[in-house]
Amino acid sequence: MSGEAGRLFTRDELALDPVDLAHLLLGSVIEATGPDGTVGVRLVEVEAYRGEDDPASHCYRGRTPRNAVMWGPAGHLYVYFVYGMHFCANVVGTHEDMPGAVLLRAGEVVSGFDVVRKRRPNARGTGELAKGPAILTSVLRVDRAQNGVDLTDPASPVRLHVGERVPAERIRVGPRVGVATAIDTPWRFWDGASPAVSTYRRGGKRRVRPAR
DNA sequence: CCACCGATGCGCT
DNA sequence: GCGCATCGGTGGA
Repeated sequence: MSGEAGRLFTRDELALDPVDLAHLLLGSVIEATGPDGTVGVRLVEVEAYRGEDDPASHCYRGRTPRNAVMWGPAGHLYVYFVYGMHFCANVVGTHEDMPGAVLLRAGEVVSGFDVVRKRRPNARGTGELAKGPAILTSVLRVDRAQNGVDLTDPASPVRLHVGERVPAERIRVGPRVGVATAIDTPWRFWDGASPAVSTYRRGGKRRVRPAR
């Protein structure tokens, strides 16, 4: 990396509206250290979720024990559990009056390849891609234990580094994945040059019951 | 390549 | 109890 790239973000830099934070995070590098080693992932796909005016946000119905981290300081990690076996990770942005966060959807592994291969021996292709939010947390080995950690603290098990910004003209925009409400709010952003972007799935009710 | 669908636990109504 | 900010395996084109 060159120039400023490589240093950790400061809290002030991350205290943004989630849509702005989403743009900032594209190209940055999240790094996680576990007992078996350290893995770094360059973020290429993110989604913005903005607090109380966004029906798709976990904040929408107010503060609960689960989403409490999003009411805390910016630059912390909000981790939630979904679909029985998966975790997803978010970076917390602004929080006063309007909690918001950015879901980390996909990235490219940039360090710790050997660790990744051990963690995901069944990964398709080269195993270098973290193509999906729960795959990303699995590769980084982030789960409930890391909920609330400070990404701007060098002593944290999970940290967020400045990377090379994705040029604005390379950023693509689209609807968020798997979201049933606010389908028309195009708050998914990705690096149009990356092969690691996850595949789009529409949200909404699954078929209730087969006809019979 | 794409589409479908089961597994799975918990937060919220 | 319902429904999810999901994944991976299977089966068809």
